[in-house]
Formats: sequence, structure tokens, C-alpha cells
Amino acid sequence: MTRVLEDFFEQDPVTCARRLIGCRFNWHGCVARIVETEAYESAGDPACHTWFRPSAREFVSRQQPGDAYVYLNYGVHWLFNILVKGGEREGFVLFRAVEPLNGIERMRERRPGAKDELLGAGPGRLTRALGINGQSHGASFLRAARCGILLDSPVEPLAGPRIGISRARELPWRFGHPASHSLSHRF
DNA sequence: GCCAGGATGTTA
DNA sequence: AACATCCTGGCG
Repeated sequence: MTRVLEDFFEQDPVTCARRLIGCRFNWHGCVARIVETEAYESAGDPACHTWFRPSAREFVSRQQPGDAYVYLNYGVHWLFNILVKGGEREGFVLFRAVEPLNGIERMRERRPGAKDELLGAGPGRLTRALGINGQSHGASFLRAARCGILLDSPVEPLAGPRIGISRARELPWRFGHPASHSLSHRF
């Protein structure tokens, strides 16, 4: 088990999104298995924020690979992405679902009433469970003492169309762990 | 299944 | 000012 460092996110977004399935995500001591991701590309992908938000294009050009891109969706839910840049293609990986491994008590406290299987079963649910919010936007967290990603054995993921978007629905850039019971939607 | 809630970046 | 949005929980 090796720690994922910045150069991991110099691969293209689809490669990163696939490879992160099954890996462990450590966020301030809470550890969770990544079971669902999506890839977004800054060039030619109408679903990516860079398509219609100058601030997102600015983020891609100014920030470093591996930096957190966190934004508020529908005025309610924080969504956690990681910047991918430096390779053939640039963009983001959206974290869509995780399964708790360590610190499940803290996640339960942050999501009162939620069943354990659903604690991190969605992009808004996982940020709530882990306590991620806009304060982490732009943060470089990969080398932090109590944060980071551990590269576990590769998993052959499920793949399908992305969720909740209105454009570029045909691209199969959503990936899921085949054995997980905490996916946000069926594949 | 449907729908409100709610903040933000962006355009008109 | 008004619009669309990488969602969720509650109620039917």
C-alpha cells in the first residue's frame, strides 16, 4: 500500500477515476473505501464546470494536481473533486461514494439517522459524513499528516453514464466497486 | 415516484 | 435580477 502523491493526478481523469475505486481515503483520521467516482475533462466535456465557469478554468490553470476542488451544489451539498492536470488530458475526479472503515462513530454523528450503508453513499452524503466543506477548496491534502489516499489493489470497476448531469450523458465515465452495497445508484 | 430547499457563479 | 446546477430526504 503506497500513498497516492501529486503525480498520480498527472494521469488522465478517466484513468485516475478508475484506479481510485477500492482505494482508501483518509480525511482527518476518518478512513473510507472509495467505491464510486466520476471523471470530468476540462476540454471538450460540456458537463465539466470548465465548460461554463471561468472560475473553474482559472482553478485548473492556477492550482496543482491533487488539489481539492470543493463546491456547493443546489445550495445544499458540498461536492468533493480532485484536480487532474499535467498529462495528456486535464479535469477532475468527483468522489461519489465511500464506505466507512475507521471513524464510523464520527460519521454517524455527522449524519444522524442514516443507515451505515448510506453514510457515504452519494457525493453530498460523503462530504457530510466526513465533514468536508468549502474551507477545503483549493487545499493540497495528499501529503497532510491525517489526510491522503492509499493506493490499494486494483479493482475492475463497473462503468456507466454519469449521474445528475444534463449534457454528455453518453460518456461512461462513472465507475463503481462491483462488490459495494454503498453505491449512490445502480449501474 | 415527485418536489422543495437553497447558495453560488455567471449572464442579461 | 434571473437562471441552471456533478443532490438529498421526506412524503406519496
